[in-house]
Amino acid sequence: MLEPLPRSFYDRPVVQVARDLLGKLLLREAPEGMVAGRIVEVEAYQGFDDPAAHSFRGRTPRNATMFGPAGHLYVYSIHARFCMNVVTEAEGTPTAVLLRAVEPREGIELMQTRRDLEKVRDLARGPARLCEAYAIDRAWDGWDLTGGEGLWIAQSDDAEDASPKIFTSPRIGVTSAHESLLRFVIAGSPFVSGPRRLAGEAE
DNA sequence: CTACCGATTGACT
DNA sequence: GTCAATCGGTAGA
Repeated sequence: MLEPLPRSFYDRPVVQVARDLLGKLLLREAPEGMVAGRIVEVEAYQGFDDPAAHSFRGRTPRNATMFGPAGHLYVYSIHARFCMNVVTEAEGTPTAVLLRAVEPREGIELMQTRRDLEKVRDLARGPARLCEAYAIDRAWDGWDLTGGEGLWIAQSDDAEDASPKIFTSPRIGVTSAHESLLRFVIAGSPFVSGPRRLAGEAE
């Protein structure tokens, strides 16, 4: 239990990894304490075929991690904040899954301190909020998620998390490729970001 | 070197 | 619902 997912989990087609990440636990161990949450919202970014992906125009110092092996963390900054991604597929195939929201399960007080916010629903609802709640910044870029320390992802013990009902929508905030349905959320979860009509009521 | 701008958020009407 | 602050990465001069 709470063993890190193996590299083989990440070394698969990005959309498949994205869907399978829903319901998994994102774990963070720090000197200040432990934080954990259930992943409820992700987006897939498809590299060379995907104008919305950072890697679309080739490798740069910023996106280099996306080109590396699967199972590592890609952290970038935007609008003076941070967002975290999980790198998928083989080395040289720059695909990744953006972690957009988590349902807090453990270490809620620590998240509240880091976010300077009481409301549990908003602690990790949105990619930059999630990073703040987990204290992840650009220094974590390249982190290996299969190590089982610091930051990793594990299967949940709770059977209810095993095969969640998935709702699909266009990605949020992207200025190109509006049409692709590459955002995945756990249907009906109050912890997902975006407008209500994209929260995933129906299937 | 400067100019532009985004995979966002939070404050405000 | 609307809107502007924010700042590092990237492209172009």
